[in-house]
Amino acid sequence: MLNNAALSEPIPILPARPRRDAAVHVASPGTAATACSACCVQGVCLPCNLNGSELSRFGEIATAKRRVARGASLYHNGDRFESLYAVRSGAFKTVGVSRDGTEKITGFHLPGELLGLDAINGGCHGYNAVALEDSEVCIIPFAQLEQLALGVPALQHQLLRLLSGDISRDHGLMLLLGSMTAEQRIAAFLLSLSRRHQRLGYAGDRFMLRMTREEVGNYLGLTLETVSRLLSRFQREGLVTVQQRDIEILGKDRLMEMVGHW
Amino acid sequence: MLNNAALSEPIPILPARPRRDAAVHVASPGTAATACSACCVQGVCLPCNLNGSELSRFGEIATAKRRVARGASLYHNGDRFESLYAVRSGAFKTVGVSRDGTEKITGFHLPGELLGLDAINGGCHGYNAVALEDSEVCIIPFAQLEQLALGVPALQHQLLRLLSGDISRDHGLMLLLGSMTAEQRIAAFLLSLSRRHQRLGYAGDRFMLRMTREEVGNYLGLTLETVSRLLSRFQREGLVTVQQRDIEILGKDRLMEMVGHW
DNA sequence: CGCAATGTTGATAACAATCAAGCTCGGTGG
DNA sequence: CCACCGAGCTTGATTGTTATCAACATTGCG
Repeated sequence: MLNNAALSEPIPILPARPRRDAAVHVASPGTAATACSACCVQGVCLPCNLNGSELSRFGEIATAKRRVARGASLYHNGDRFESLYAVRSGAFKTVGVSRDGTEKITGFHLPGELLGLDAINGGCHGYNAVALEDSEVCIIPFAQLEQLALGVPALQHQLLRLLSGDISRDHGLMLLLGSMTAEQRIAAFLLSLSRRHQRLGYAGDRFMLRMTREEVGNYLGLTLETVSRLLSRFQREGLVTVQQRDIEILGKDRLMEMVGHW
Repeated sequence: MLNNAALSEPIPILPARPRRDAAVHVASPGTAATACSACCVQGVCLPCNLNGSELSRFGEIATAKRRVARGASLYHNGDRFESLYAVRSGAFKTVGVSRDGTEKITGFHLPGELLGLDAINGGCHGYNAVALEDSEVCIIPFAQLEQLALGVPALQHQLLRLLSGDISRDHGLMLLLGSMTAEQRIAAFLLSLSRRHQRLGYAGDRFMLRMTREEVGNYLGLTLETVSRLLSRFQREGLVTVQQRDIEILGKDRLMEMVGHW
C-alpha cells in the first residue's frame, strides 16, 4: 500500500555524499502519479481532511515538486519565505546556526510533515532544512494557500490545526529538554519515532535511524557519547536491539514507563 | 498612555491568596472602554494589523471579558477548547501536570499575548493556565473567529502569523533548554522579559518578576537554588540589581554576549 | 587497502541537583 | 505594637549525572 522505499535505505540518484547543495527542481506539471489524490502520504498530509473537490483545488496549487539530495538544503537561514514544503519521501532536519557556528537541530521531519511553518511570521526562514537522505517535497506557495483557504473553510481549519499541532509538539520537546534525564530523553525519542513510523503505515517496532548519534544528541540536548552509551545500555537491558542505525524496540512498555506518562 | 497598574503590584479585588478557582465572568457588553479600538494593548494584540472596519468586526466577537484572581485557573488540562484568550492585564503561566503530579511550566504570558493556541489541534486544553496575579482576559470564541477569518483576509493572515510566531518562540526556548548553561538561561530569560516589557511600552531595564524563583527554575529547566545563586552572582558582578522580585538590568550588553547571539 | 566518518567504551572533570540550614519579608493574631 | 509564622529566598556542603577528553573499533567508500 505505502511505498516502502521512502523509509528504507535511499537509492542514490545523485552522486554519493553530496555535501554542497545539489537541489533539483522538478517543475513538471502535476501528473496523475504526483497529484495529492494519488499520493502515498495523503492520509497524513496537510490536505488530509479535504473532500474530493477541495482536494483537487488544493492539488492545483501544489503541483511543483522538488528533489533534494542527501546533505543538501531545501532552504537556508535568511531565505525569503515564499512556500511551505510537504515532505513526500525521505527525511529532513531543521538546523539553527548561531553566529559562532554552533548548530542546534530543532526537528526531524518525516513524510507527510510540513516544513517552513515557523517562517510565516517573520517572512524569512530562520533555519536550514537539510535532507538526511535523498528526498522529495511538494512546494506549496504560501500566498496561494492563504488565498485558497479563504474560500475553503476546511483548508483554513486544517492549516490552523497543523500549526497548533506543531506548537503542541514543540511543548512536548520543551518538556523533554527541560525536565527529563538522558535516559528518559532517549526513551521518548525512540517512542516518538516509533509512533511516527506507525502513522505512516510502517511497523512501529522496527525502523532505521536516518540521523547520526551526534544529530540525535544535538536534538535531545545530549552529547553523542551519552546517546551511544544509553543505546548500548538499553540493548544490554533487553529494551531494544541496536545495530548501527537499525533499531528494534523490544520493551515498549518499559520505555513508556521510563518516560512517565507525560 | 498605557495603564501602569497592569504590571505593578496587583490590587486585590478578591480575598488574598485564593488558591482555589475564583474566576469571575464579566459578561458585560463591549462598552467603549473595553472595545479593542480603545484597548491599551491593541498595538500588540491579535487584531493589531486590522483596519478600522475589520477591527470593529473583530471587536464584535470578542466583547466578553473574564477576570481571573491570582492563583486561579483560566482553563484546566482536559477542558474542552472553545475560545482563545487574549491577556488584557496581569500575567499567566501555562502548566502541564504529569500523572505523577510533577508540573512543568511551558510559558509565561503577558498582556497582548494569546492563550490556548496549542489546543486548536486536539480540541481540548493540554495545560492549566494559572493567573500569576489578578488578571483580565478577552474571550475570543474560536468558531466565530474562524468564520470571521474566512471573510477578512488580514485576520486570517494575522492568525497564521501569530501561530507561526509561537512556534518560533518555542524553538527559541528549545534551544535554550537543549544547549545553554544555567548562566545563559538566566541571562536569556531576563533579556526576554526585558524585551517583552519594552514592547508593552514600559521601561525595558527595570521590571518586576511576577513569578517565584521556583517557577523561573521550572520554566528554564533549573532548580530554584540555581536560579537564586545565579541572580546573586549577576548582582555581585554588577550585571543586575535584584531585590526580591524587583529586577534592574545594568549590563544588557554583557548579558547578550553571554547568550551568544542566537 | 587505506582513509575518513561514525560509533563505542573508559577515565576524569565540571556543572547543576540535592540536602540542609538559616534569612527576609509580609501578614496575622495575641 | 510586637512576636510569631510561613512562604519565599539565600547560601553552603556534598553528591550525581552528564560532559569532556581520549583511545580504539567499525563501516563505507575511493
